[in-house]
Amino acid sequence: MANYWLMKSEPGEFSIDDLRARRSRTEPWDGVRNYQARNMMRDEMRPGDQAFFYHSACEEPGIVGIVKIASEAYPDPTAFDPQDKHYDPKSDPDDPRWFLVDVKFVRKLGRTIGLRELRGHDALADMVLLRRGNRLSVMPVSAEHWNYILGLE
DNA sequence: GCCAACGTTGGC
DNA sequence: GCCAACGTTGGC
Repeated sequence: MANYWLMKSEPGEFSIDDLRARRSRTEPWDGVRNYQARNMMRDEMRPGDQAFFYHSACEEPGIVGIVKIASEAYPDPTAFDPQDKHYDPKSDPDDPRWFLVDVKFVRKLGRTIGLRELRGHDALADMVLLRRGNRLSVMPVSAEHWNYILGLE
């Protein structure tokens, strides 16, 4: 059964519009350096799963679009590149520490569903995103929450 | 294994 | 820019 996710990106680094502008509309979700987030990408995501694209650390944090998981997990090449800002010398190409999946643009939402708005809905109170101190950049979303949020659009 | 110091995330 | 929350590191 397909699962649902939420993936954060700083729009100043990589936005939903950047993804849409790619010729393939597909991009490797690189640079994740958190073990929980890695484990979800590596062990639980499947091609065809859908995810909310979330803009963080910006003027209006919130859900801006939908993407589809477009590959199995594979080693994050940026971890091996000393020139890359996400370089991790402890990730051995023969025993990679960091993984990623490709994501493909599906659509932008008609409007941004802001973090503040999400917090206002009791039905969403136990979303991982809304938990105190949550810092995960990749997290699961229940089917109930997924459908509820789409209903807000 | 404990825990203080440090770095990062991300909302505000 | 501030700062709360949390993960990681490393000395012991």
